[in-house]
Parts: sequence; C-alpha cells; structure tokens
Amino acid sequence: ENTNPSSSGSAHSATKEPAKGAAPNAPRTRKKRCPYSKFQIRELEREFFFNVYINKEKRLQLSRMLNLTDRQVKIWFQNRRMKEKKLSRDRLQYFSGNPLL
Amino acid sequence: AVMILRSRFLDARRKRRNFNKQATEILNEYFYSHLSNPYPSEEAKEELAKKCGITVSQVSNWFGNKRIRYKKNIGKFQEEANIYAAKTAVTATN
DNA sequence: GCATGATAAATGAC
DNA sequence: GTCATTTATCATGC
Repeated sequence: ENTNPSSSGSAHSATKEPAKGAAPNAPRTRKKRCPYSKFQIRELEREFFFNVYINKEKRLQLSRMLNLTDRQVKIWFQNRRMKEKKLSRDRLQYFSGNPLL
Repeated sequence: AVMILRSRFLDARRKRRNFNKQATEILNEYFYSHLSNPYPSEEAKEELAKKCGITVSQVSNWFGNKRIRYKKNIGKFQEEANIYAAKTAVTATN
C-alpha cells in the first residue's frame, strides 16, 4: 500500500534528494510527507521496543530493509521519542488531574 | 474500571470533540490580536490553556492548525479577522 | 461535504 | 541529541 517515491529507478541511491553540486540557487523544495506503510511501521516499532536509540549499523540495515533513507529512519526515531514523551506527559496529567480511582 | 479508562485514554484522539465557543473565542482573540507574530510563549500557552479549559498541547495544536490554514487561505478568514479586529479595538479603547 | 482537532513525516534552531 | 514548527494526512463532527 506504499509505493515509495524514493525508488525512482534505483533503490540504492543512498541518502540525498537534492543535487547540491550543480545548482547554486537551489529552491530546496521540501520533501512531501509520505505516510509509511504498516509493514514499515511495524518494523520500526519493533526496533524501537528493543532500544529507543538505534545504532548506525542497525539504522542502515533497517533503512535498506524498509526502502527508506538512513535519514528517514533517524528522523523517525527522533519523532518517536518525542511521541513517547508526550504520551507520558498526557498520562501523568490525565491520572493526576482527575479524581478517579 | 481502570482498563476502561485506560483504553478510552489511549484512543482519545480518535474521538475528537470541538472546543466550546468560549474557548474558540479566546484563542481567536489572541490569534488575531497577534497576527503579526502569532506565536504565544510557553507561559502564554499555559494561561490560554487554563482560560480555555484545555491542555497546553491542544493550544499548540490549535495555533499550528490556525497559522497554516490562515496562511493558505487568508480570504476565507477575512470576515472573522475583521470581527476580532473590531472586538480587540473596542477592548483597547476601553 | 467541508470544518476542525490530532497525529504523522520533515525541517530547522540550538 | 531535543524540541518547536510546518505540512499533509487522518478521523471525526455536523
């Protein structure tokens, strides 16, 4: 259910989207947000369960397996850590501010 | 009982509810009276959250959505912009 | 049928 | 690295 746009002809183009060498005035178009597939999420979550911080090696391995760039996996773990922190904050606020139990 | 509360908490997003009119009023007042820089500080967010009866995260979400949706279609918000501009102008003169 | 609140990718400040 | 944010997308309200 996820046709990755990064696989435009080659799945091994390592980590960059804008060509830096040629164009000096690069408009630097922001990469469009593309939701990840269920399979990609499952694998990312699985690794996140084992360690919130991922190694560089495992990161490269995961990125190849999921057809994502190394940068995308890194960003995903950063956002996932922020999500976990927010969930903890909301949990705390929810269970402390209300007279339940 | 705890499980019910917990499950309801976990998918709280799935069942979003609109803010009451008073809260939206307060948020819009702040937004249009700071239209040149609609970025409330952390303290301002906490105060808005308290006055609106919502969380700080909800205040951040509201301003994030409001900023981009306003920027994307200023014309659509022109009417309510004038309303709140007049409202804040009245309160400023009083 | 869009308006609206919350979340998911992606960027940039620091 | 964290973290506020931008942006698109999701899910719901009405």
